[in-house]
Order: sequence, then structure tokens, then C-alpha cells
Amino acid sequence: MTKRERRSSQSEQTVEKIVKAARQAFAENGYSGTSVDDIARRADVNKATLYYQIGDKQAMYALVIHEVLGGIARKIADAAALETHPEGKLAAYIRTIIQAVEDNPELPSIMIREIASEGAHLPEVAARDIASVLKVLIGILEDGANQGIFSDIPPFLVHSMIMGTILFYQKVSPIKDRQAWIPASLKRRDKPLKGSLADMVQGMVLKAIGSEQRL
Amino acid sequence: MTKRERRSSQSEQTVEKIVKAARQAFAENGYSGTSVDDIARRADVNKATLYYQIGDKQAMYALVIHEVLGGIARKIADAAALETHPEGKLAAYIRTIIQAVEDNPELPSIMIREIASEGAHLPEVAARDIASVLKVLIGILEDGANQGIFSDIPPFLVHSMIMGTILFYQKVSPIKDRQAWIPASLKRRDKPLKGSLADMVQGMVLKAIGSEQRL
DNA sequence: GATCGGTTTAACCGAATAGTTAAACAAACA
DNA sequence: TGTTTGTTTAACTATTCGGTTAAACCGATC
Repeated sequence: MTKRERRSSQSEQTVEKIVKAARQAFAENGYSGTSVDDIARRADVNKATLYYQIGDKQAMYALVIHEVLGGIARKIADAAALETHPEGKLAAYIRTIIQAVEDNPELPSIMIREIASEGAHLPEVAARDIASVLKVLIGILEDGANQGIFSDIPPFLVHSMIMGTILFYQKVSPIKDRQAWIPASLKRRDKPLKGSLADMVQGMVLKAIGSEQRL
Repeated sequence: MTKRERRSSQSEQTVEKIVKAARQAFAENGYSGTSVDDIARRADVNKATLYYQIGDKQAMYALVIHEVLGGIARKIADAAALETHPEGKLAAYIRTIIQAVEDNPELPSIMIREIASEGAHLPEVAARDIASVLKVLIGILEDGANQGIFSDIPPFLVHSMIMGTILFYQKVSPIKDRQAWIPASLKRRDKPLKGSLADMVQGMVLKAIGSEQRL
């Protein structure tokens, strides 16, 4: 590392600290529920530094969104392209989304809130990312329907089912563990599921949209 | 209407105006994103009146939550109790939830946000309501599994699938209509679904959790 | 029609908010 | 060592926030 690089790499380090703090804060409390001072406190950095390094609150949010959603779109498209059959493509599609959710603990909260507010704070880059993911799903479902493998269910309903199931389960699961009225036996049943959530959701979705004549 | 009643009924009318305004504001912008002044403006009432009639912001939110979630729990239990077979019970369960969502346009946004924040603003009354609904679902799934009708899927995953699908679709559907890149033919396919969303979700969920040997 | 009590209101308060500024700091370089 | 340049900081501003107050309002009762 040259001397010139050292300064800029320290700057990158503070940017990283800020983005991490912002990601956690936005996930916990939403856009309006998060104050810039709170982000600064979490990042252990002066508030003016946030404005110097990144910009205003919207810019911080856009950066977080981009970081969280940015890479996913291509990953999904790539994973689906590796498969040949619609069933395999759909399974890969679901598996990749679950993998992304498990890699980013803050993704469900942020995405769920974004859906609730109908994308009010979404930068267009992110909207395009989501759109490209949807196009992949639409293609898979059309292929499957043409081959008689899938029944004719509106793609947006399928999309709602996949995303809704995954994101909700990710958020509901920890709440469940804190509920005293739920018998321990029930709680235990979800534990081993952790690793195989993908398999379970895959199976459910494929059965849900599978065509009758195939069974 | 007696003379004495007129005054109190006018008071009730302002409370209604306030609750309606609060419900819409909280649904649109969330708890933190809604200002008391905004609610007052929407209700066309002075801010001090809100505090006189209802209480502080939390009390207003609790009232909205109670109004939105209050009646649903018993409706679901009643509807499921009318059926004898697990499949019929589950279908009634789903149908009732969809009916409630369609009757309350603000329900999805509020409930989705509440899930994102892990019930941070939820009054205990509402938490109990949700718990009782979950108990009904757990009972149905246990019966079905014992009778070999349903396969053994964790109840919280089934719950996530049902609620996630319904709530997400309700929010995603209007977004979809505003997207220019989506072919009109695709948009049209969801239209006739409006009335039969219940049938479709019922069918998907039952197929998703149906046991193998039954097919 | 005087007055009593429930209701609404304008005006106000302190705290928190998003965003700015000018100065201090520290690393590179001459 | 002094200067320059990129970075961080404390202190500040204007606005908005949730919540309060005291006075005005108005229908019911006498």
C-alpha cells in the first residue's frame, strides 16, 4: 500500500462504517424512524462526516438499497440460466433468493417496508433491479405453462407467494421464539428447518403451481 | 335522537373523522412517518382535539390497530369452526383473511409494517388477537397432518405463506399497473382474478401443503 | 338570557430533526 | 519545517416534531 493510498483507504473505511450503521438503522426503524444523528452515533462518526462522505439522508438510503439489492438481480438470472427445465429454473430462482436473504439479515426488513410504502423511497436503479428479477420469473412461468408443467397462475401472484413466504418467515420466525404461549415442541420443529428452508419453499411453490395433469 | 345525545354523537363523529384520518396516514407513511399535525390536517380538526378526544400518538395508533385487527380474530375462528374437514377449515381460514383484507384497504400496509418492525408499536391486545388466529391455524394443520391430508410442514412457514402471499399481492398488484415495461396482456391476466383471489390462494396453499399420498 | 360543562381552538413550549459552517486536524509533499 | 489538501469535528441554524395551555365556543339546563 503506497502512502497516497493509505488516506483514501481510511476514507473508504469510514464510508463502510457509515453504510453498515445506516443499513442496520434503516432495517430496524425504517426510513422515517431513522435519524441521521442515530446513524452517526452507530458509526461512531461525526454527523458532518456523513454529509461530507455520502450526502443527505436520501443518498444514504439509496446507497444502502443499492448495496442490499444491487448484486442479487444478476445472481438470480445467472442461477436460473444454468438450469434447463422450468422446474429446475424455478428451484434455482427460489434458492438464490433465499441465499441472498440469509446472507443479508437486513434485507427482509428493508424490502418489506419498501413494499408497504409502495416504493416511495426506492431509487430507480433499485426499481430496475427488481423489474429484471420479475422478468426472469415471468419467463420461467411462461415456459413452464407452455410445456404443461405449470398451471396458469398470474405471475405476480406467484411472485407474491415466493417473496411473501420467504421474507415473512424470516421476520416472523424470531418473533415466534419470544412468544411464551407457543409450546416448545412447535418451536423446535422450525429449528432444523434453518438449513433446508430453500428445499421446503421450493417444494411448496412447485406443488402449488404444478399443473393438475402432471400429478 | 334526544337533545342530550346530539352533543355526544357529534363528539363521536369527530372521533370517527380522526380515526379514519389516522388509519390512512399510518397506512401510507407508517408510525414514524406520520405526524400528529398531518392527522389533524387530514381530519380537518385542531391538533389539540386529537389529544382531548383520544390521547397521544401511541393511543391513536393503538386505536387504529384495534379497529383494523380487532374483529378479524373471532371472524376467522368462527368461519373455521363451521367446517368439519381440515381442508374446508383451511379454505375458510384463507377466505376470511382475504375478505378482511379486501374490506380494509389499509390493513396490508399496517400489518406489513408491523411485521417489518417485529411488532415494536403493537399493543398487547393486538398481539393476543394475532396469537389466537395462529392457534386456530396450528389446530387445523395438526388435524390435517393426523388424518394424512396435510404433509408435515412447520405451521409458521404455512402462516408466512398464507399471510405473505395475500398481503404482498395486495400491495404489489397496484405497483404492477404503474410499470410501463410490463406488457398489457400480463396486466390484464390479474384483473379477473380480483373476485377469485380467495379461490386461487386456497388452491395454491392446499396443493402446497397437501400430503403426497393423497394425490 | 345567564351560566354551566363538554368541546374546539390558536398560540405556545421544549426537544429533536435535517442540514450547514468554519475551524481543527492529519497526512502528503516541497 | 512550512504548506497544501483531504478529512473530521464542534457548534450552529431553521424547521418540524409531540405535546400543553388557556381562552373561546356552543349546546343544554335553569
